[in-house]
Amino acid sequence: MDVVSPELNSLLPDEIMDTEDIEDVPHSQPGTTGVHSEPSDDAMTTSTATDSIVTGTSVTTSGLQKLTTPFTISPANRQIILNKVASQASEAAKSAGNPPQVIKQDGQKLLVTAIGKSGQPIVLQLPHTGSKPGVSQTAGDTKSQAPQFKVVTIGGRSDLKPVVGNQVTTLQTQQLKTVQIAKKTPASSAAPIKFIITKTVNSKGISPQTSVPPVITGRVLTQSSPVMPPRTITLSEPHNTNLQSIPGKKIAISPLKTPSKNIKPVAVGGVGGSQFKTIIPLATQPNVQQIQVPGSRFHYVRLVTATTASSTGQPSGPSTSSIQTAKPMVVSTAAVRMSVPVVPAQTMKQVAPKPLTSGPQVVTTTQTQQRLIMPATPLPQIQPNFTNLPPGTVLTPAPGGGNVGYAVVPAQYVTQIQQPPFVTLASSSSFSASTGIQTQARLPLNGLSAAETTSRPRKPCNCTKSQCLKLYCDCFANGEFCNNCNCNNCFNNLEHETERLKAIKTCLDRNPEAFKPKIGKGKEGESDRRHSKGCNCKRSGCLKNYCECYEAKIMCSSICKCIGCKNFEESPERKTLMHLADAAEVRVQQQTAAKTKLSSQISDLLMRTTPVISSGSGRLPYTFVTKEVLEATCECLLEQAKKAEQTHQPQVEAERMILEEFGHCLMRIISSAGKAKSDCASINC
DNA sequence: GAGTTTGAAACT
DNA sequence: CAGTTTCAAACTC
Repeated sequence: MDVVSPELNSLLPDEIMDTEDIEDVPHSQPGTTGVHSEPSDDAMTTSTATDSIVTGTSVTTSGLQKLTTPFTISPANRQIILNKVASQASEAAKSAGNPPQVIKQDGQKLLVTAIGKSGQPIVLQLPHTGSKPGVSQTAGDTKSQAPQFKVVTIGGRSDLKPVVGNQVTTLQTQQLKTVQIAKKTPASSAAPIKFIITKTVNSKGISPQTSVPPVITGRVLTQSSPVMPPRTITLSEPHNTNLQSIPGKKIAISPLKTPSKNIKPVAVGGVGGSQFKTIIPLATQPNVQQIQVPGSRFHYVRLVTATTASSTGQPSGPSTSSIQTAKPMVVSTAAVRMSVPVVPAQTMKQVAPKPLTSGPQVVTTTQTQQRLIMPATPLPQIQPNFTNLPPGTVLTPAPGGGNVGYAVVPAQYVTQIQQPPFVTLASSSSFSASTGIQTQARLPLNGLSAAETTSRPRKPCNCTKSQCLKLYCDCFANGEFCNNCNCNNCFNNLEHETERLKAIKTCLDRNPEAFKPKIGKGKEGESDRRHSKGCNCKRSGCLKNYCECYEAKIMCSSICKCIGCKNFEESPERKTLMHLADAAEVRVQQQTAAKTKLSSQISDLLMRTTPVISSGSGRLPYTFVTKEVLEATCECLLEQAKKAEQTHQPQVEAERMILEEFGHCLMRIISSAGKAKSDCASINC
């Protein structure tokens, strides 16, 4: 696996931060495929990505370096691509039939992309090692050695739009301490501006709306261009840029559907909340950096400079310790953030040994998902389209070593294969705290909340014929390896990585959105979540789990093509279902509460009557049946009566239910009394 | 647990 | 793009 050279590592910005107070940046030149450095009048450099693909054929940074090789940066997977060799990308592109993701190796660049709902790639062009830091270079100097890219894709969602006019900023790494990527911060001239990235590109401002977020601790980057005064570069993301208005072209099937729901704009794939992107250097661990990405469901590990050869091949112990010592330096005021220590590349190898014979090299934290894209061994003709890889996909070196190709590993599997001794990323604990925004970013296919999905393991699939390589398989559809499933002839694993890659490509060819979440999320919360495609139910009335909308606990919308839909706000059937469900839930809760109370009363009574018991000859005192116990018992009986009444049970049945409950209550009393007696005897009381 | 129903995905 | 087939989950008995 190639690693970033120590020189490059030293040149990388110490910190990259993103604050939530960032002004939205208008999309620049939509439709443009090239990524160019935009001259800016105000010397502000802004990268804006509004689509899922960042492509370009030329990147001109401060004039020193220019990329002439076409490249595509995929937002879909929130990936980190390090040191990707052009030839690799070319092959990948060829096989994938997509624009090549070429990142030239002959130079160094750090490309930070915000792949959230409004991911915006930020290209930090690092001066070549041979070049003088701080010295601006003329634009168009394509002869300069192309920079090496570090692509850090951060963000929760993959609804990026084509990025035009990416700003490439030459960084003086010695000066660069923090890169703050602002987001939707209202421009305020009064706000103290600490620039993290200085712009070397001359000329026109890309976005007049570009603003500088206040708040940053860190060194101010000086502009590398001698001509231009130092400016702050605010890398901002438009907030909710992916709001997608649903055209009212629904094929109206159900007369029950209210018009109102057909006119609601639907935010698809958008992730609310702020997104911070922080790459924090560790003072004592220059090679270990964290990428904190609140708002993203994934954790990112930034691979940095490989250490010296002497350290290579050392036992994993030292490497592990280095990771453990990684400490996030939270500078931002963000309430929630995700921290990922960046592990030295060499350490990565040791940290993530192959879980299987053909396993990739991965590093994961304990609680959340991480993604890595690393150079891998060749996978001839099956290079994935990075633009739309399944969520959570991790590209890792394929078995066999080498620098060509990738192994696509579901992020979840990374967790599966993580090895505890090595999964000791110090900042892991901070990940768990990053819940708020993550929740939004984690809206899964089934529409459950992030908490639900994170805490609830995916149901095992039962595929028999699809080899778990088609979207029929929920595991595959969610970009996960099958794990503890009941499937037969499963190919959704590392052993069949080639087939899996091919299947992924096939799915993406058929539908580029195949692996994107189907349930979008609006600003207003769950109520605005919508199915991206809409259902097509005909017989279920959209009130059974056959219906994807109903299953996701959302209303059908105008984009649904369902017939006889009853899954809308005013639907009496739906309300009835909801009421029944609520009533059932309430009953369960009441019964549970009553039983708990009874047990509590008995326990309390036991505590108070122990002396009486101990004084007796073994006969339990009648005082067990106290007022409290009687009340609790009556509550249980009344609850049964209510239950019988609600279910319209005949009187005989109701009586039976009540008597049964009474029997249960008596049994509890007797049992508790017996227990008290035995306990008392055991302690010779 | 077996069989049926259902609708998304895949195919033509 | 529409119709059909395949598939696995949801559901029923």
